[in-house]
Amino acid sequence: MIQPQPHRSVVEPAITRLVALGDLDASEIALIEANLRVARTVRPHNDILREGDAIPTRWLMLSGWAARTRVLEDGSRQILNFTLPGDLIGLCDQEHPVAASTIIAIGKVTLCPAPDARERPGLKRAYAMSRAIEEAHLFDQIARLGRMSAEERIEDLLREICERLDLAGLVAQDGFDLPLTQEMLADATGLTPVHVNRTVQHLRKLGVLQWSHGRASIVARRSRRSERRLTLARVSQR
Amino acid sequence: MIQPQPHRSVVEPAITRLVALGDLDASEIALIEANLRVARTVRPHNDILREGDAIPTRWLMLSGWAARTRVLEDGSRQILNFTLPGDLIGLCDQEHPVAASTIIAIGKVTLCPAPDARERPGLKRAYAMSRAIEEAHLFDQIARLGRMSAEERIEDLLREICERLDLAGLVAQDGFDLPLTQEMLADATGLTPVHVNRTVQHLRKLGVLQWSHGRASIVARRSRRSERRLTLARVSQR
DNA sequence: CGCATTATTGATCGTCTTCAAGAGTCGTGG
DNA sequence: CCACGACTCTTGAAGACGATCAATAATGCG
Repeated sequence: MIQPQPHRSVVEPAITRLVALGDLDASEIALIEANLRVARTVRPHNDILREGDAIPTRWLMLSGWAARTRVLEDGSRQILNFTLPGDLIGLCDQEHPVAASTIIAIGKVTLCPAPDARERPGLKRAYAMSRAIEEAHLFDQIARLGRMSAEERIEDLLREICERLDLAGLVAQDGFDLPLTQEMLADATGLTPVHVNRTVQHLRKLGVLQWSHGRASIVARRSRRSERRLTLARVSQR
Repeated sequence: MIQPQPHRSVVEPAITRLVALGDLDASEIALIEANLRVARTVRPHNDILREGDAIPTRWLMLSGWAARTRVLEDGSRQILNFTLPGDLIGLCDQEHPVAASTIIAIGKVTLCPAPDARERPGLKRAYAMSRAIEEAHLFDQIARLGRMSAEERIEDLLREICERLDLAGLVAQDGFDLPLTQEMLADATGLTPVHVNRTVQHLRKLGVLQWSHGRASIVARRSRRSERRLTLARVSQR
């Protein structure tokens, strides 16, 4: 018997995510697949986008991780959010969009141009959902930094990341790739690397978190201060 | 001699702001003025929008302040941002938008429907700029909570508010209305009311901040950790 | 005027930072 | 294959910033 096959032998995380968000039709998927061939790669630690730059193209993240960061005058750094496969970069409705923050590649990143969504209802839905989800995650990040303890911040952020990777089909039985250093996790959670280290160790001892060699998993349990309902459900009807 | 008059004898802050953002033409201003007549008012402490609700209408804030809040499971509260006169509520490109957070009126608030921007280039520009500015302020809020001290958070937030009110023409020589309690300021800065009290007193002693009876002013000076360039300049060309 | 809310003050405690040093890991080149 | 250097992780000790608890003073509203 021939098993039904997915639309591609190699599953593309970005396509998985956008299909989930916008219920793309075959022609829309084909548009993305066409763009895969003109993918661009960014080397580790290089800027994908610089604050103040004009944004001529909208990009679709294909692989790798990136971090939207802000550097304060004294050199301290805050990671505003992470950009993961299937995420869009540069969505906005200004005529001459300007990047409001710098996005840096963590490890090697590949991107392709995001297809034009005009006259493409599925893509339009997917982009709108993507933007709404990103905004919801900014809210989550604010609540994390403002009202959670170190332990809660780290656990909550990792759960959010896991949920997002899952949307792109990037979470397996044994967990997911987590290519962060503890220092980056500190920059994202507003903590010091030293305290992140101690807190991560504690979460490991609690059995909540496994994380070694860039691979992590986190057990299903609800944190005390956040319900962590699926974000996708939070920003759409039903 | 007859002096040139502003377009209305009573200057409407919301119109001032949108004109500044989008360079509206007379017909677009007229559209807003028409909507002023169907303004709705929300009483203090009532919800303008509830998380999870469908958003049938886009609103334009005319007067008063509102706070976008998230309440965590243990009852602690985080104010994500403030909504001020001239701000838009419900901008997004989803077909069936859902509120990602609750917005509560601080004091009495008046709103009117935001005119449809289709075929209205000025309004389109203004709405796009408004959204970009709001996003930039979310980034600012994250950096504040993640990387600034109590003193810096309060000073930086108040400067941001002052800058925003100024765009709507709501800052006078002697300062601006600041209808917040110290508790709300605590919920916005991720601090406790007690510590906000002490920090505000300190800022007063430093001569940085005047604030009494709901009226405040803050002296021009750059905070150590943030440059606080005008946000409007940050999200647009030149 | 009376009550509820808000602001203020003091004392103590805990979380997280800071500083500093050492161990582990990884990639690179001899 | 091993040695080296650069990160990254880990650990300890001390200190600071802000939280917490509790009580009192002001405000402001009805």
